[in-house]
Amino acid sequence: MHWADAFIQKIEGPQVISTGISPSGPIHVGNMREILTGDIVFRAARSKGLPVKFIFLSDDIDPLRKVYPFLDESFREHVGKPLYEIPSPKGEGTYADHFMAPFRDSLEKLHIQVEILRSSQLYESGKFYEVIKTAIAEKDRIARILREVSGRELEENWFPYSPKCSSCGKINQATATSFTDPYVSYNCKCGHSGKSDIRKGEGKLPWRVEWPAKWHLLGVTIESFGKDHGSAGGAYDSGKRIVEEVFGTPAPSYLIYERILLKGEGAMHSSTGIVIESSEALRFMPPESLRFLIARNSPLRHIEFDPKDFYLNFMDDYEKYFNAYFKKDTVSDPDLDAVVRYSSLEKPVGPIEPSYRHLVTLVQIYPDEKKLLHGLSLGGYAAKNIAGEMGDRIALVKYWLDNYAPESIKFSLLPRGTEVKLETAEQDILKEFLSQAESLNWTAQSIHDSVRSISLKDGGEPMTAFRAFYRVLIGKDRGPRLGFFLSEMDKKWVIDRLGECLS
RNA sequence: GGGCCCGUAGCUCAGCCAGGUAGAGCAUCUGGCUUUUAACCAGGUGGUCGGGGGUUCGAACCCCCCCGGGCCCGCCA
Repeated sequence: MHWADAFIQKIEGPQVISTGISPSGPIHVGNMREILTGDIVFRAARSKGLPVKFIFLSDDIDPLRKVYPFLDESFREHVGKPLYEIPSPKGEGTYADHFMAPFRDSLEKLHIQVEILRSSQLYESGKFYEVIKTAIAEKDRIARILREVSGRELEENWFPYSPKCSSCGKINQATATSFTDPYVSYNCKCGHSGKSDIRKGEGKLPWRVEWPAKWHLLGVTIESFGKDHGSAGGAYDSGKRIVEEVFGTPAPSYLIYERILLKGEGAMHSSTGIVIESSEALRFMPPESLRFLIARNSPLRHIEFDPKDFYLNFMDDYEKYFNAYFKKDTVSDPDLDAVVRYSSLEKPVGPIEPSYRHLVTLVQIYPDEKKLLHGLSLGGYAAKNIAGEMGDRIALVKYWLDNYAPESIKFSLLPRGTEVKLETAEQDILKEFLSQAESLNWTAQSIHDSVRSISLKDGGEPMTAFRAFYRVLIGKDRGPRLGFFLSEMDKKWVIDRLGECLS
């Protein structure tokens, strides 16, 4: 059984599934596992017939923790301020919006229908008022839980609410001194003393308290989160006790997921720069294939993502599943159906033709868009399919070729008129081919047969013959399978090109 | 110190949550086909399921102990 179905099998009743990310940097493919895991469980719950809501909380009131490698020094002064009150690293808007915008875009492309909430809004609108009050009233109880669960002592003057200093704007510098509803008095390290209104977003709960407060407030019943929160003594353990013992609501069920590693480099993490942003990934991956990456692998397994050398194998795999769903291929995975459904944007669409791998060759034969469409029609792909969706797929392939493809699979056709030095044997072979070419049936098989039979004359090596074609056409000694390669090109163009190289 | 995950064919993994006598892809071998961006078709070889103990008529699967690998335990997916 598929992992999402197995999980939801044990769940009954109405559900609120929640995930969240702090928009402190580029949101990358690793982050996408959080929300895609949630989305897939959401779909599983829906198909089981459970009433279900799916929400995403952008933790935009979280303070900026440090000047990340992708920021310049001018951000030093903003460290400690809430992300939604810091200017964007580029252009207009806020820091939080800057990193949320491409993420929202990705959500749309991936067809993730989630209600996006912002923590700043929950605080500013006063929604958190009651829970903050409860947390302050139950300060000692919460402190005891945190001590017991994490096994660490809290700071002397620990307080379950971090006021934002109205003078310096930082949310992690002030020390709370007292509470007189609805104001928390504080002294800030910047020298300012003041009062923070807990109804107005002038401060926040610390993470370990905020999480259970969120569960309580939003009625969260299911949450997916990374393994770091799931460790014994981690945020889930303390959150569970706080939500149950202090707020009086049951803790959500959960799915813990493993990290996504970038092949050969390590875990994706904004602060290390080992990262492929989700919006970047979607410039060369069909959205279904990114969903597939998450849907197919159990959350408990780490995923090694390789956008370069083995990427085409991954794409083969993804297409194989979709094609198998439409009975054009076979896959032995008993979860085939579920994997394809959860990878699809809505209903599964397929089979997928031509393959991504095939397009990689076609796009390089025909860098010009119009000629490419013509080339596709030569291959028997109906024109009406070419316009919209095919155009998108072509754009993905091109972007991949330009930015990620290994050199060994790249080539470009030499323009007409390019001079190429050929050995006599090679010239003879091309001449021989040209003499047959006019009458040759222009299909992959017959072209291949023809070249092969020519090459074998007089005890020649096939290598010599094939190499001659590649040298003349792409200036390399190797290239795509020749019969297939030539058949995708205009016959006259090929004949003219070969001819001019002999004169 | 504590926790989680992984350990099944040479490699990558499925099967474990509802115990019933081990699967897939790749690699390899055989035959066919065949220069080539990890070609294709048919068939075969290949595993003390990390080790040990327990429960059971029966364990890869459930329980306990151990070994090896990865990750996590202020904040952070």
